Amino acid sequence: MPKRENISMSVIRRLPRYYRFLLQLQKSGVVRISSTELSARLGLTASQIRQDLNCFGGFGQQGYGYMVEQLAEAIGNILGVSNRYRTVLFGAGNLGSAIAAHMNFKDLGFDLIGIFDNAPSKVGSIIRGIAVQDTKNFPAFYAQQKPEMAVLCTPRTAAERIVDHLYQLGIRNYWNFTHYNIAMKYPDTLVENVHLNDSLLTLCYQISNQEGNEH
Amino acid sequence: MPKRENISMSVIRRLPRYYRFLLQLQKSGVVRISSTELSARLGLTASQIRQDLNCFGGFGQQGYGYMVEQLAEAIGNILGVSNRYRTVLFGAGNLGSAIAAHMNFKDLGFDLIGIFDNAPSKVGSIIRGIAVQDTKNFPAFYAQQKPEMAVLCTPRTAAERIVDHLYQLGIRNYWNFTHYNIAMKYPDTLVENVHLNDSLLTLCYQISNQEGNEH
DNA sequence: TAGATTGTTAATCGATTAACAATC
DNA sequence: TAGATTGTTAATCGATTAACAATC
Repeated sequence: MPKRENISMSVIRRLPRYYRFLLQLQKSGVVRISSTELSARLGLTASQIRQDLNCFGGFGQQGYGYMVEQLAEAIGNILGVSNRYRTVLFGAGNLGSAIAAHMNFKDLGFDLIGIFDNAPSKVGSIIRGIAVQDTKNFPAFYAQQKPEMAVLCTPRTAAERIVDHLYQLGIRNYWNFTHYNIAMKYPDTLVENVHLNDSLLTLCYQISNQEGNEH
Repeated sequence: MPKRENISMSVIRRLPRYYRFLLQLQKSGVVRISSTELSARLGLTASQIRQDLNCFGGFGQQGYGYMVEQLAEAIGNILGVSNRYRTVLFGAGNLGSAIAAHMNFKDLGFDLIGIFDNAPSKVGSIIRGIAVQDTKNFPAFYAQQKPEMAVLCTPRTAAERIVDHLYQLGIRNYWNFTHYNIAMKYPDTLVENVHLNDSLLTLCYQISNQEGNEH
């Protein structure tokens, strides 16, 4: 791998979009694309796209552009999609079940290998071929499977307890749907938060404050 | 309302967090808080918090700090939580059902008043007290209820058709879980995207590229 | 009054955009 | 070679942080 170091989050958050779009182009048979065309289709500037890509190396060819397939593969590698991070999910309620059933973990670098909940009513139900286990079983499961990432879809208070436990076992990577601030308590963790409430509130703000709606 | 104009998205995206945290403080009986204390608890700088709040007005008192209850209420008003934007949701699959059942729309400025899907197997099922209707019924529903926001939880291709339809009817506000780029096609819409795949890929990148993991 | 903490201006830092030389 | 488009440096823009005067 070439350069790579101190890549800003702004850049990293654009990579999945590039990746997604390039795969789409590839599927529709496009072989080559220029930064200008990419920028037009994505609503960004060509400059930004070239700048972003060049954080990781020169994938293009002067006077020609980028090979779609090759660039898609390169970005996939940068993102690490062919990793198989063993993943467990906590909280088999509405949201947790949906995430387990809906997400294509495999294509995104993760293997979902276990689902845990402490409600007896949930334990035993099958989601995407995985039986929900009692959270009590997790220590034994951990010892055997050594998962390295945890998805948190529990209520907030449960999340605090669970993270204490997972952290102590050695899990440092979290996809966090709760409002519990993991990184604040454990600074050496790696947390990606999904705050659905905050997202919806942002929309609420925008609707309330858009032009012609200042009541 | 005082100032307010050209508030940057960076600021707006922090407001829900302030709001959430202040409600929590309020519940635990805290009456007053300084920007310094807030900053420590949230992991931000005091300067940033004061700067953010002063986009909307002076809510504090020199030498004293901010009244928790009053500030929470002010931010709630800025966000518009007491709005009752009539909302419909499209796509009663795993994700859509979970969003419908899990989100507290009421507390966040929205009223979920209808759920639509075009799979006969879904139509008629009840989610959070709302019967899923056939998408075919939407025009009649729209004429009666005039919803003003739509949540999109369908596959991407369905989303394109649905948005064309909703846009033509006059709906301009979207909470979009699909990868269809609404704002690109309809620039006068207001769209809040939730891209779960992108979020997970970002985590994948971070795990793959964290210190001591450069394989 | 003295101490504390805001509101606000100025300085810094980082991210985006523009420009252009290198080169395919 | 001429035309096109990248890679990269420099200029601009915006967001964050620091500093401090105003004031409760």
